[in-house]
Amino acid sequence: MDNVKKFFVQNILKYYSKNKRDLPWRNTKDPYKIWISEIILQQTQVKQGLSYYQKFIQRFPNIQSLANAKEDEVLHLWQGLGYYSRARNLHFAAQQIQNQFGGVFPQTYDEILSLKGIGEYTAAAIASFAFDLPYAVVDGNVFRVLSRFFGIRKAIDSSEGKKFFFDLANELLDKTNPSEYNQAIMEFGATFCTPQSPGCSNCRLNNYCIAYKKNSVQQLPVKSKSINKTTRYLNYFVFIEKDKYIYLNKRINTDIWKGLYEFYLVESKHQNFSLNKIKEHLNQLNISPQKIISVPKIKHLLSHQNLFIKITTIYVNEKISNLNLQRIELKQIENYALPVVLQKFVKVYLNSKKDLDK
DNA sequence: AAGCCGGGGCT
DNA sequence: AGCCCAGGCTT
Repeated sequence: MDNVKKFFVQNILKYYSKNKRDLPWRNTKDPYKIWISEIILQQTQVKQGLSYYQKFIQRFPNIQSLANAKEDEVLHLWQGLGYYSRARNLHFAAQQIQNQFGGVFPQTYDEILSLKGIGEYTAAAIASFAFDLPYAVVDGNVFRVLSRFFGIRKAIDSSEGKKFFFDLANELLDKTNPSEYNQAIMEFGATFCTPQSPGCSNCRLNNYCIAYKKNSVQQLPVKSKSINKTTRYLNYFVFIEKDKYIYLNKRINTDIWKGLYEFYLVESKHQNFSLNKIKEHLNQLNISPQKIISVPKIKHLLSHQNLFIKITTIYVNEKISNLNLQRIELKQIENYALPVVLQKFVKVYLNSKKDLDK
């Protein structure tokens, strides 16, 4: 390794020794807890994931408790965190460990990688953090830090670019302490060499940082693809029967929010339903409403979809049995995992109910 | 290889 | 309004 690379490694380690945050998953070698933290932190910042980690570990302190749980409960704990396949895969993988590894968390890179929901990054993270194995992590932080310091303009979302960064990261990896070094480079990216407003002028590495010297920090890392956003119009019918029951649908198709619950949904092509359209639709369903109340149209933004959502509460006096919906008691709804946008609606609705009861 | 999958925070 | 985040799975 040349002197610039040695300089890089030494200063990354020095930065970490002086600036590391005290995070719960850093105070353990338990591969289960490290695994949970890594899944939660995929595409998720520490600030957003920390409370989920705490309650997840409290409810499921070990592999067995997670494997024995129902998927609905795992999703309920995950409610609001997004990318719900992570929760479904976590549950599935816990059962994989029970069935294929005798309930003991696997201790080799290839076995860890074989678990559902664990890719190259997470396998390297667990292998190095829990078992001190020499596998370099390559995540968004590593792409950013390496591309800037070494001035690499290869696209991080191309096959060639990924291989290049992967090889470089493994060359730089401190084999004497892969756990410390892997966490150091990610911490440096997460807290100092940040996407916006990095601390370049005070950076201990800036003498040899190519992006800093060429004034191209803002242009790195390079991404070639841009995401394509689609717009959808969702019309939700919240059926309330005699002020006591509410009707839910479980999303089972390959689409957003798979595994979560929602209300009766009619998707429209160009715009949300008008009141007349709603009445027309209820008529087709053979449902006679006692009262119809819509909330103002909601714009809900996902990373790749813009959702325009109209939620209409339909009060009825008779049981609805022709729509293949689950009929539950109103007060039980807090036990079901809902998308955030519907969870917020329920919270407002239940709060107004509480006010009425006073 | 490309497309898909959430929600929050920052600028 | 656009980009980012301790990425991985499906097609």
